[in-house]
Order: sequence, then C-alpha cells, then structure tokens
Amino acid sequence: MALELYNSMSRAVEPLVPLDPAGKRVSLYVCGPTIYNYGHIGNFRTYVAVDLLRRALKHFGYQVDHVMQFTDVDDKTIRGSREKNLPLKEFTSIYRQAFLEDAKTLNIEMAERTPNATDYIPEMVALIGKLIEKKSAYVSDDGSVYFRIASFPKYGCLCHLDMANLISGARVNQDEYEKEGVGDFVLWKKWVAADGDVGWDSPWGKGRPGWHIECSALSMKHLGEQIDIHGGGTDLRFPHHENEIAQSEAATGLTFVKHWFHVEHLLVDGQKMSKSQGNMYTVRDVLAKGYTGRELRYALLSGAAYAKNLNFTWQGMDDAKTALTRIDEWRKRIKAAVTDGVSNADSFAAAVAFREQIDRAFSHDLNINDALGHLFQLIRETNKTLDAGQLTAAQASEVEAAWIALDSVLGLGDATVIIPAEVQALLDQRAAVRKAKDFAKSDELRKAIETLGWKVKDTAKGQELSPS
RNA sequence: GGCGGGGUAGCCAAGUGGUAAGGCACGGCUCUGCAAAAGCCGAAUGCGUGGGUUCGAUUCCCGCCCCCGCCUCCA
Repeated sequence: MALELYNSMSRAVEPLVPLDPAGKRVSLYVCGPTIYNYGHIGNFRTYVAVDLLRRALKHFGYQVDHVMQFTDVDDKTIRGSREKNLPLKEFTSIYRQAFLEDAKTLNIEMAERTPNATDYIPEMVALIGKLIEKKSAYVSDDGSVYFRIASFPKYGCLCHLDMANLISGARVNQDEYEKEGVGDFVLWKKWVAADGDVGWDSPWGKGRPGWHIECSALSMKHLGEQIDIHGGGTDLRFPHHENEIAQSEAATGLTFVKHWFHVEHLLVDGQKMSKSQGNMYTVRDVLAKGYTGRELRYALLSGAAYAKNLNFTWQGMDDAKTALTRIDEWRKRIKAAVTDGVSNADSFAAAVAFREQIDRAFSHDLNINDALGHLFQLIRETNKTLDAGQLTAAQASEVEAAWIALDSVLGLGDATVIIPAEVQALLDQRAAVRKAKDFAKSDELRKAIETLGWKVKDTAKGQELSPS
C-alpha cells in the first residue's frame, strides 16, 4: 500500500515516491529544538507527530534515514548561558539532555543522527562562501553576511507569498539599513559584545551562524543535496523553511526537498500557549500532575490529526487515560487467551480485516484516529468473542499480532506497573484475610492501599492492582 | 490587508455524493461479599449559515458569519 502524505508545498496529498531509485530509503530532516530551556508540550506535539511519521514509514517498509539537529547557538542560548554564568556548551548540553529524556518519556524514537549545530561551523562557513561566490549573498558594511533574496526568484514558493506584497507590508524593521533588501536574512552574524566569548572565526571576521543556515548545511552534510521529507512545526514554514529553500537551492541548483511535512500547533484550553497566560506546560509539568508519558503521548497523538490544531486540556488527558485503560484491559485478556484459548481452527476474521484497515488508515496521511477507531472495534469484537468463551489460542495470537503491527506505529507499548514493596505487603495480607472471608478487614486494607495511591479490584483470578 | 487551517452529539474527533467511525462522559444490564474496574447493549432527524448543482449533499459550487495560525528568527 502506498503512503500518501500532505505536502504543504503543493498543498495536496501526494503519494510518497522516494528519491532512492530502489524506492527503499527515505531521507527525513526535522528541525530540532533550540536548547535553551525545557521543551514544552507544544514542542513535543511536533516531535510526537514526526515520530508517528517515522514509525509509519518503517511500517510501510521504508528504511528511514532521519536527522534532527539541535540549535545550540542563538540569542536565547547566549542570553541563557550568560545569565547562568555557564559556558554556552555546558548550558545547552543541560537542555539537550533534558530533551532526550523527555523524548524517551514519550517513547519517541530518536533520529539516526542528532547533531549539534555548533559542531558544523566549517560546513556552514563553506556553504556561505559558496553563496557569496554565486552572488546569492553579500557581506554588509557591518561585517555580517546576508542572503540576497532578489537573486532567488523562487523565493516565497513554499508559503505562496507574493514578495511585492510582503515588502510593502507594514512589518518592516526600519533599523536594518545595512541590508540591501528588507527580505534579506542573515547567514553570518558579526560578533557583538553581548555575545561574550561565543564566536567563531570566519573569512568575514568573528561571528556566529544565522539560524537558517544550520539546517541547510546539516541536511546536505548528512542526507545529501536533495531529501525526501523535511518536517517541523508549522511556524517554521515562514521564514525558516522558505529561507532554507533559498539557501540550499541557490547553492546547489537542485530541488532541496520533495515533501514538506508541517505539524500544526497545540493550543491549551483553546488559547495559544504562552508564559504570560500561565498555560505553558513542560512534559515534566504533566508528569508532576500524575500522568504518565504514555498518557501524554496518546493525548498528543489522538487529540487531532497532525495537520490540525490540537487543543490540549486536562479533561483530554483524563479521556486519554481512560481510553488507554480500556486498551490495557483488553491487552491483558488477549495475552491470557493466547495460552488459555479454546480449540477451533477458524481464523479470526476481525483481526485479518484489521491489518488492512490500519494500513489504509495510515497510508492516508497518517490518519491515526481512523486507525484507533478500528482498534476499538476490534477490541469490542474480541471482548465479545472472549465473553462467549470462543476465542481460540490461535485466534488470540492473530489478535496479538494485529496489535503489534498497530503499536509499531502508535508506540504505546503495554502499561508497565511497578508495585512498591509496602503495597505488595498489604496486598498479600489482604489476600490472606479474604481467604478467611474477613471482608471487613479486606475493605480496610483496600482503603489503606488506596491512600498509597493504588486501586485494588477483585477478579475471578484474584486481586488486581492499578495506579489510581 | 495577504496566505493558510477549522466550524460534525455534552466534550474530543474520523469520514463520505447515497443518507453519520471511534474515544470520553451518560443510561440500562452482566459480573461481584461489597465496591470499583471491566464487559455487553443503547442513544446523533442530521455535520456553522443562506442559496445553487444533483434523483440525492454533511461531503461539490457561490455568498455570509464565527474561531485559530503565520506574515522575518516562536515547535
């Protein structure tokens, strides 16, 4: 089945046709975070969506070559490191590490390569040199280097901008007199006092790379002059991605990216997330409220299609949690049925159909909610069959395999429950008094366990514990 | 003003030119010492609004209203 993805360049859903002549390898470049702070859930909405793309590509048999850079030099990182009195590298490595931890919490598969921008200064300098040589860039009076937009007629193609209109628009920075054109953007920023000890030597003097150039340089360095998919948050479309196209294509003369993948923003309670609103949450904040990374991942994945705004609410987190519990209960039943199933040679039709249903759902621009819809239908089917005592071990295995296929894309895994020793002790004690039919004591122990944050339920197979 | 994304049950959210997936919440039932959980079953007279095309539109076209995003470094 062919994977079709919405391409924000063409504004249409298109079948993915890899550049690789063998049709096997797919190159994917994703603009990573600027590491000056902990990532918020809006950042991670993007990376969870990219993870969905990555996993879906693998599900459809592609070999994914994925690069995501970390932006470890810019105004914010420099300001942050100076405030904390730390060398830039030390400062950014804290947040790089934090990002990787949070990604792990959300079960995001890391890219094959995650370079830091500052480790590639020579590559960026070389690329800028090439652009100057080709007259696509110029050194301004103040010693910075700018990209000359007038040299790139295609400029604005990604966002379908009419440059004449844009330039006559209101928001033109009057101070930028050293630029030839208002749309020109910086490739190399001349060192200023506020940069402190941050700076690199270059043919144009001491300075630092502009933001956009790193993605062009790193993408070319690791994935080649042309790539299949380039992704990131929707806010990056303009100017960042537009600038990347200009830089890259001016340098190589080749189409930079075949397919643009943009993830829409996350809202919180219908509002744009912002510090002043007090609605900016980090992954850590969500965990502190008692939710798991898995629950957040589910909420981020199922809350809306990746190309639509996702409205984050705590109600939504609770919904996600409950839905996940339903899946988990079903998983327990299936696992048990794989060994305890009755005998009957027939294949389980719902599981067979399911494999095709999810392929179709994912192939259509990663329609995860369609896939989840089929999952819950499969859950109902199997539960019913299970209730009737008619699911065979072989059929349960089919269902198990169907789940594994789906979960390779969802990345939810099974719930893992680690029971603290003191809770286990109470549980054992309770099992004993229940055997003696001392229900008063049993209820008392249930309460004690509850105060420790766990719920106990009594099933035919004994007590079952879950975090409350 | 330019460009883009939306308006589907109480909430979230798929989808289709032929009469509405799914999740949460809700109601009933089953199970259960009780409880909770779980399981099963049920429920939309209609997809922002006014027109149009069509045998038939929520799905196509036109107008209108409302919400959101981007418009120079924010995922």
